[in-house]
Order: sequence, then structure tokens, then C-alpha cells
Amino acid sequence: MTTPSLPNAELAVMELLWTEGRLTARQILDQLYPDVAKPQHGTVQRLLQRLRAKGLVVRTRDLGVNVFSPAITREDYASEQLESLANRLTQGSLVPMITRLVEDNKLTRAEIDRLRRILEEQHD
Amino acid sequence: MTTPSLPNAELAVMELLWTEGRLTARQILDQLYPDVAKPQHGTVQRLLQRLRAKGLVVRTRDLGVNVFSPAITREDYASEQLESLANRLTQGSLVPMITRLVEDNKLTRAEIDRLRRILEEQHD
DNA sequence: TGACATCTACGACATCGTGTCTTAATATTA
DNA sequence: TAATATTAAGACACGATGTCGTAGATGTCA
Repeated sequence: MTTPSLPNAELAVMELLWTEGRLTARQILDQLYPDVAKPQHGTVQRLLQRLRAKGLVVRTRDLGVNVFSPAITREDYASEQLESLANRLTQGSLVPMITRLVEDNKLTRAEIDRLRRILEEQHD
Repeated sequence: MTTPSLPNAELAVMELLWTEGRLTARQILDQLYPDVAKPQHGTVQRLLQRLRAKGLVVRTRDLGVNVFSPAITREDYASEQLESLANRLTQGSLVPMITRLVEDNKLTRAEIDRLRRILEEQHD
């Protein structure tokens, strides 16, 4: 059961949960649809329900209300998406993609240095 | 006009074009649907048409037949997808994603060495 | 306890993307 | 010219997505 690529509305909910940690449906509603006249309770519930079905959100009960939190960190989600991208396009390897980014100067000096440092630390 | 993420059938056509270089619709049909009774001419034409609309395939005329070739290399497509992933999820930075992959030992020794070498070469 | 508000689940729907097929028009070849 | 292949375009089914409405469950407060 691999992590699916999320559509915009669902990703927007995850963004909120990643930055806030734990939120009720009401809190998500207020932040996601601040100036909408009609209350979109149903929409938020639907999105949360689909995210739970995908295993990306967990629900706990607190003070008589459902509280939702991410079941996966942003970094884990992002790295899984990166893996799946590499599997789809470049036989699982990051080398061709990153090579191209470097050639096209799409990476800043700082970014390159940080990546270098991360890779240097691997001495096992 | 950013490069869109391709659905499976369209990506399958691109795969063929990337490996073969130039192909007629007929050749694509034969390789894509080898053992299908009914001829799916329409399907292949539709896929090629959509890929041309997206600017990923170019059409030239040769020997009285249309010949299709990739308008973008696999590496360019892959690196653009990687960029867009980073923009969507980690503020444009590759660092969080790659950090996580390294931490989870998702990269082989060889892969790490190759990446290291690529990054070392940057001494502008 | 009863009235009321809120929360929750779920059905329904419009829209779009995707993949496919059919058909008709056009071009090519024998 | 007849037969065959190629091309373009219309149409469709299906699923995903985003939205809404509503009814029942749950909670709060007079």
C-alpha cells in the first residue's frame, strides 16, 4: 500500500496539519475557507475521511470532539513521492534528475553545500 | 506553461519515444498493444494528440507518414517533475527529501558516491 | 430534562481527466 | 480506380475530485 499522490484540496488539509499538528474539523474549516458564506462542513469532513482512508491522517477523540493529526511527516511524504518519481522515470535512481538540475544551475550554492554535507556523513 | 505530470498511458508512449527516438503511430500501436485483436488506432492518435498539445511530442512528416519524436528528454522531464515536487512540498528545496532518504538508507552506497561526485564537480 | 447548537457521516452531484472506441475523411499504394 | 492505411474528431464510460445538503448523533445549557 504505497502512499498516493494527493490532490490539491487534500494536500491543503495536510499542509494545515503539518504546520499546526492537531486540529479539529472546525479549525480546519475556519482556516481553509475563511471568507466563505456557506459553511462547508461536509467538504472538510469528506477530505478528512478520504485522507484517513489513505492512511495519512489519524483521528483521536478529545473533549468530545474528533481531533485530526498527520499520520506521516511532511518529510516522509515528500521522500516517498520522490522515490516513486524516480521509480517511474529513471529506474529508481536520483542521479539523472539531480545531474540535470546541477547542469542547469537550478541548485543554489547553499543547496549544493547542504546536500554535499548530508552525503559526506555517510561512512558506514 | 509548466510541464504537466503525465498519466500512465501517455507516459507509456513517451517511454517508447525516449527509447526509440522516432516512431510512427503504427509502430507505437504495435509495441503498445501487441496482442490486442481490435486495432486501437484511435487511442494512439488521441494519446499523441494530447502529448503534442502538451508540447512534449513533435510531429514531422516523412515518407508520407507522420513521425513522432520527444520534444523533451527523459532527464529534462524527470528533473522538471522533481522541481515541481520540491516546490509543492518542501519550499523548493531538495534537502529535506534527500536527507530523509539517506536516513532511511534508501540510497545505495554507489548512488551516494555518484551523487557526491556530481556535487563535488561544482566549483564555479 | 428538554431545547438547541454543534459535530459527524453519508448520499448525491457536477466536473474533469483518462483511456477507449467508432466513424468519417484523407492520403497512400497496388 | 479500388483497396488499404493513416489521420482527425466525436463520443463515451469510468473514476477521481471537490462540493453541497441532510439526517442522525452528540454535546451544551437553560
